[in-house]
Amino acid sequence: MRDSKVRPRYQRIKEFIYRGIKGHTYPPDSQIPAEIELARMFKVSRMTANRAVRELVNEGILVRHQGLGTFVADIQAESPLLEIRNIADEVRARQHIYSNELRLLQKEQASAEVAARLGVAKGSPVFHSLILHKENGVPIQIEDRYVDAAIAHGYLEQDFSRITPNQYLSELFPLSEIEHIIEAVLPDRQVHELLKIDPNEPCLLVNRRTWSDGRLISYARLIHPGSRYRLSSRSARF
Amino acid sequence: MRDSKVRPRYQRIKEFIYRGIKGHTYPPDSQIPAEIELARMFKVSRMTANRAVRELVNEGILVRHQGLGTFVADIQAESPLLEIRNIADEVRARQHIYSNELRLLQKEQASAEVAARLGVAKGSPVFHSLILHKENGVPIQIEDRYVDAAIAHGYLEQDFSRITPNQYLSELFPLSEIEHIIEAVLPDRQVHELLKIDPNEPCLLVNRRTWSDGRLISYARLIHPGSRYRLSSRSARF
DNA sequence: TTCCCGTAATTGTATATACAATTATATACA
DNA sequence: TGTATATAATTGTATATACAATTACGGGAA
Repeated sequence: MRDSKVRPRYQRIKEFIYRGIKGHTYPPDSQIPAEIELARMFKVSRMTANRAVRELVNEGILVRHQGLGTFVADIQAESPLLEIRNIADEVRARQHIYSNELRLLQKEQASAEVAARLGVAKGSPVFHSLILHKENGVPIQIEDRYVDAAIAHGYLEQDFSRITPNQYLSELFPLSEIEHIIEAVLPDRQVHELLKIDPNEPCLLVNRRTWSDGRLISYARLIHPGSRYRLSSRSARF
Repeated sequence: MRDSKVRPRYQRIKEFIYRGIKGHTYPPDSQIPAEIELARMFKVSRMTANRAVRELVNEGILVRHQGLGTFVADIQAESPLLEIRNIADEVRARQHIYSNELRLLQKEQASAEVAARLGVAKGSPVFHSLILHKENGVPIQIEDRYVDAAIAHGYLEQDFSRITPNQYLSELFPLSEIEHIIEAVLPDRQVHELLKIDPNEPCLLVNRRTWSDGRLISYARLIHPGSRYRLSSRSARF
């Protein structure tokens, strides 16, 4: 019941500002309320408002000028490197047949590693799904995903053969921030058996974490055979 | 005059910890002094020490466990994909020592593959450089780069131990567009010898093409050992 | 032995307060 | 009119303090 637990006050202020930016209450370059004003609005001390704003500045979402105020950064120029794509759509866009196998869907207690990645306490309940995605019947991705059970209550009841976890989550929690960490690894036994590849074939491991309104929603390990998959991106910058 | 101005106290504490990590006073996974102890050491309040440590946690340098203490994160090299950053700066930002070896710098006739990637006719003159980048003396990237000789006339005359090709090119041709294609591959003989890795260790191969004002400037294959390098990107979106 | 509980150590959050630094703007003065 | 000065608004840093939450560990009970 982590969700019933109050989120920190500075976090609520951050979420208020996130929403304000997303909802165009605070368009790019516009000024947001001063610390003292935020403190009044949320009935907190100025230091608490200060922490909220300072963290948003560190995230590159706001910029501050002493004596002047705090403004929404013009971040629109930055186009995301890796689109968060729906693998099913991606396969279909290539005119191929998409299918998947749900290999696992259960509630677990977070291991130390998962807890650290997901920002929850070790042992707290998380939902864990493992889906094998296929293109024309050939495995192309293992999606190994963890979601904070306190956030995504209905996760276990979804039919993931019809809707990907990605789709389900992004409807409930619109994406506000995304992190990718990419590695090249050799497959362990489970991976090479699932992907039907040679134990010596290198794999691309994409660690993806997604946030909604500053809240960490989900951590996924996406594993692709090096021979059948490439990540690409092309972006213009101004 | 900037330096004569006193740095904030929390900043001094951060620098102390940075140095402690760099100088192996605090090796990976070791515990750093508790907030209260840092506060005593620097004669500041606990909140000031808290700010220093909290910022280092946000930077991924430290990890904290409530009730246990604060520990040096096992930092692996990570490079942001969104920014086309200079690998030398990247290494130095981690407080490590950057060095490189220029293994090749010559004019060639474009092979079929290079010609295709670079958008020139097969056999047309291209400059080819191969640089081995090192962090603390350990190889972390092979930069294998091709540039259209008709565009970057002075390429062969550069001193690439002082300025990376990236720096040189981006000064002449400001970046307007960038493409990345990422693969996981096994190293061929030259690669595993240069990077000093096992022939079975997977590598991250980043194929990067850059444009300036719509003109394709350069094609680079950046090869990293999977064990020593990761690519990361994080972006906010609204 | 095994389990439960209290305690110490440590981090996490929050407050009220203070003063410094920066910037724009209004005001007074030559 | 033009210039120097005071002032208000705002952020930047720092302190002392408080209590909550988490974890390891040791001591005692079953």
